Amino acid sequence: MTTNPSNTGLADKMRRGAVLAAACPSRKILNHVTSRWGVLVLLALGRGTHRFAELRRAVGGVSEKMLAQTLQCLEADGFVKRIAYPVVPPHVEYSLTPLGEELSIRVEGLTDWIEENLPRIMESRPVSE
Amino acid sequence: MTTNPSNTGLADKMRRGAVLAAACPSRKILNHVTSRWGVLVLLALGRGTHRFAELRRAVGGVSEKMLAQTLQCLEADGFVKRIAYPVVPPHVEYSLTPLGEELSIRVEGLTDWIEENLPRIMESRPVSE
DNA sequence: GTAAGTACACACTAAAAGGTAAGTACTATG
DNA sequence: CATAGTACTTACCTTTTAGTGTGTACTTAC
Repeated sequence: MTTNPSNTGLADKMRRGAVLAAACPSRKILNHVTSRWGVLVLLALGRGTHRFAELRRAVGGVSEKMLAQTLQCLEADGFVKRIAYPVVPPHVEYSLTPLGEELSIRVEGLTDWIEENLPRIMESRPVSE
Repeated sequence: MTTNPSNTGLADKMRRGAVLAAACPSRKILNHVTSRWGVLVLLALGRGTHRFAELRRAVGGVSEKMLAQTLQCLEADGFVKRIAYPVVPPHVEYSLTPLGEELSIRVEGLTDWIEENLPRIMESRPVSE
């Protein structure tokens, strides 16, 4: 195990710690993914195709504006696929792309761990709130 | 594979989708972890113990104020251990708790995936920026 | 005919997050 | 003896994020 960052190889550093550099483009993607609603939308879509209003109900507390914004952002990153049927009233379906599926697995890994370990986490917190 | 969220069992829903509920306490923890600097600090500390100034240099772009705030937050959640040696000039060491180690593995899973797939992601983006 | 639902966009405002600069108390280095 | 380094905190200000309310164009249910 490395206890000091300076004893990892340079190639390894480039490969695995690039996000730590401010200028790295993966920073932007990371920020989209870990945004307040991005994580939750990815999680919800991991369970299957949803319509806009369904997503809004699934993701507790999200506003229409933020949901629309988040979806557009994730779509631009290639994680979400949007299919609009030209009918009236409008019918739009959101789902994950293959890229999005892969990503949502990692996001789920994170959120599942938090949920499962919530008792341990709460326990280790000093007091209140 | 479930394509519709309504055909998952209720117990399963409770266990795996609790974050989707606005009132769930795991929401708060998730927000701490996925905060702009939280992810990066967890990542940096995953490589070993760091002093404050070392962390500041490791995490590109973070200000002293935000680093201090982030560390206090992660410490309160039980992910980070702070050891202050009563010497002058001050000497403080930050490291991950066992809980933090487990968490940082999931965070790394996410960031490593993003870094590795950055070419694919950029490719799938329509244009510019 | 009125209300609700569909999938948003837009304008305006409120709140939260984050940056900058300064200060602290002391030491080591040049 | 001035400068830099240590680990922060505080005040102030800017930027970003998010909420609220409105409008659209049309349909279905009551």
